[in-house]
Amino acid sequence: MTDQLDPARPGRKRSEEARQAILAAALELTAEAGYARLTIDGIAARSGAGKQTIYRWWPSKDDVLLEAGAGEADLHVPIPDEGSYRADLRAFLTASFALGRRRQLTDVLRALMARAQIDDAFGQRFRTAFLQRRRDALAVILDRAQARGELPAGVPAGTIADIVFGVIWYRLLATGQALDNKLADELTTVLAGPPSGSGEPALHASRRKRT
Amino acid sequence: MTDQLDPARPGRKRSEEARQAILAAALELTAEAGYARLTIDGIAARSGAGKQTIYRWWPSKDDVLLEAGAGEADLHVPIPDEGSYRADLRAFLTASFALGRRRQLTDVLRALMARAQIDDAFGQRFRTAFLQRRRDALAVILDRAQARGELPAGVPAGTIADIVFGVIWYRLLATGQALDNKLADELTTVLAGPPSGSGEPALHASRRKRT
Amino acid sequence: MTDQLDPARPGRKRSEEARQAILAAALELTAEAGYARLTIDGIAARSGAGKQTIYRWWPSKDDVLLEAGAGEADLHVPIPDEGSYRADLRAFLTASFALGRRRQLTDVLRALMARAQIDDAFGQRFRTAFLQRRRDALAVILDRAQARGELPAGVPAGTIADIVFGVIWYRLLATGQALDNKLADELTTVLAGPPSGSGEPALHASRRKRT
Amino acid sequence: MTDQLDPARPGRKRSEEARQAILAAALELTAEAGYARLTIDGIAARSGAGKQTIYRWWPSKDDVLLEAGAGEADLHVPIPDEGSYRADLRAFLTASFALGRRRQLTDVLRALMARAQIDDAFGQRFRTAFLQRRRDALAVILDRAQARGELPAGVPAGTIADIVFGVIWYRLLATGQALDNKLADELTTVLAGPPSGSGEPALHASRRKRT
DNA sequence: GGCTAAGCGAGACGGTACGTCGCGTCTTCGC
DNA sequence: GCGAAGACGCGACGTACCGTCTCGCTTAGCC
Repeated sequence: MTDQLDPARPGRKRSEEARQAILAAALELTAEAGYARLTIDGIAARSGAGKQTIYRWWPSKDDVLLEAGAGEADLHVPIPDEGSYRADLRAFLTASFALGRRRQLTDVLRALMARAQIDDAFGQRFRTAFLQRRRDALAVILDRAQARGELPAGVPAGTIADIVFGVIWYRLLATGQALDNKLADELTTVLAGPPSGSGEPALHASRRKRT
Repeated sequence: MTDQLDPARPGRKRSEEARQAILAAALELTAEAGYARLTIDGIAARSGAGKQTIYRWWPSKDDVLLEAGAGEADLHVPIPDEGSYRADLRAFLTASFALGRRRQLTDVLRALMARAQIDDAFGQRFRTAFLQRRRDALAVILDRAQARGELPAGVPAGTIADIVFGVIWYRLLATGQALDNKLADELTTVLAGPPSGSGEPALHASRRKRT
Repeated sequence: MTDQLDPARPGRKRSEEARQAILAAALELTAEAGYARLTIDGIAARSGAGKQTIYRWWPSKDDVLLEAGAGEADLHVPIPDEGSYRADLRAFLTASFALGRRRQLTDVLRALMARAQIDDAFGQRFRTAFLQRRRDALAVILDRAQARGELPAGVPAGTIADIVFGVIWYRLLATGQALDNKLADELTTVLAGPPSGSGEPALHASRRKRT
Repeated sequence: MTDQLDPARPGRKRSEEARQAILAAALELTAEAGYARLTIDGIAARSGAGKQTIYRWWPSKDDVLLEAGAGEADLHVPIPDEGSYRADLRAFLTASFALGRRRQLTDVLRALMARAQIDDAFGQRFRTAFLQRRRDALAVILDRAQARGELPAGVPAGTIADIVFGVIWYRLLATGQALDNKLADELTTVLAGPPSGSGEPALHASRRKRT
């Protein structure tokens, strides 16, 4: 996220303490007052750092927030192997939705996604450092499913990812509706067919029923 | 969008000319330099209006842009009645995607969606004035399908809308991938089953094929 | 000192209230904490003005201080006509020295003279707006004396001015010694000969005494 | 100028090389860009020294400049003994004016005099290390003249020094007029009477002429 | 010859002030 | 009384230097 520096060069080393304080201050201030009132001055004051120290290591306050938020989000979505595409997908959705229910985190993510629209350079970094990682995680599941031949015909893996992340982000950004288990069930049904125990072997049973 | 005024009031009437010039200036400046460089001062200068005139009629520059952009977007997505849910959905997607391919328009929409995350009050207006209208349009199609019993089981109409708009917005905001006919086909397949002529009556053909 | 503007143009007029408050704040802060701690931010805060308002009308804080200080200094040195060069000069010195004993004023003048050395553009303005005016005042006296034929031979008026202002500024800047009546007497003696009532008709009596 | 250190203590010795490089860099940068753009960082970079090395040996950049400039100025004004006050004074003025015509040197001196107004502690050091030394030099001449009874009546030696240095500094700081031989003549005439070869034994010839 | 003390270049650190930009408000004048 | 022009108070920006503080490294006397 931040630059790698030649470790054998002279001069005082970067202060890990300051780094932590800055990241923490950014998260705290966003939680307390909202992204709209987050300022570099504020982060500096809260963290006890000088503004220059922030500018030295991050190109914008958004990147501070990205680094602060990324650590939190990264950890909590392991890639499960439950034995079937359906189960894997369900587990991925459950874990992702759990993150999506943490208000402080989603407030940060919404702000970052917003800034990614307005600041192109940051947008690039946000996509690489966050969005793509989440897609990569899902891709592992989808690749495995593909290898097993479990993926539905006519819908490439990329589009499945678009649907999964599309729904998550749309609810975060546009409707604010909760990411609950019901939605997870529905998405699983749409993307991997109805639960095996149901009398319905395929999605569009209702139509066929009528015939 | 803007206030209704008692038409029998004394004094000079609101200048329609100024309104048009302001909306046009907002769109032009966004197209030329991007939302990040859009300012009230800039709109005033470009349009020949005074800043006060803008503040008198719009609560923020975002609302100017919303009014400017909404007019454009509203018109082009009629609600078709093609006889079947599948065909209606396909038509809706095609029309929506066509809008989503107009770069100048999507740049404005991306900026508005971004601002909606950062400015809560504007977010409310944006959802009401834009996002909800698009959902309402789709809802007409979905209600009709529901009445005809064409909707897949296990997936409420609201979730279908989340998928449709989720994918559209996710591509606009996150990946920048084009909204093409292939995607329309795939989404239609996912949400309304495979094309009737395909010999594949249901989605999860591939799995059953293997059996 | 500050720009003349076309009085018939549209828009809000410059706030005389703000101008006064800014000038007063600059003087107060210099008196309280010294020029070294005078800042634009401080002037703005003390005066209740915005920084931009200061930058709009003065090119630097030094020019604020110059305008603030000039008003004070201008008034108090009238150009006397006492009937003789000697008496005129003595009166000029007395009045100038009186100013030079006002500590708050000389602190400002010393700071301005200092800044004139460091900032060339300001130096030009300081010379024109202040230093030259003082020379002009003395020039009136010297011209009158010249016309009367009272000026000593071999020393042009310009050099007399250099001596008068040189001594004043040197004491202010270099030694801090008081500008007292004794000095006024001595300078008058050097530049206009000994007092007429003295038994010494000319300056270099002592030398002739010894012969 | 710089601290005396116990010569018998352990540890690396002060680098004379660094000292020279720092003084040279300070002079060069002042000559090239002016005092206003002289910074500690700049001196360190130009000289290849670290900032700490500068702060270790000098309390401020002004003191660096003072030490750099003083060496140059000290040497060139020997105290002559020409046999008469008049001749001594003339020689002192000539030598001083010669220094005052070296632009690079006077730029430094003007900056130092300026800083002496703004930074009181440095002012003290500047007066002691530079201004007082020049007065002391002149004092030798004046004491000698006093002992010989050559000084004009009614004007103490201190005031003569004020006039001499006052005129020099005033021209440097305020008018920028050259310090030429004509001025030396005029000052000599004012302070020591007209040249002995002239028919005018005393200053105020013009007035007596008219009688 | 190893130890200890100080100086060295380098560069990150907490600060302060800078000068600018844009905001949203206000005042003035002309239509 | 609307609308342009534009000054106003305000707050944040990103930058420049300040003076201090580690770093890892020389360099020199002393045991």
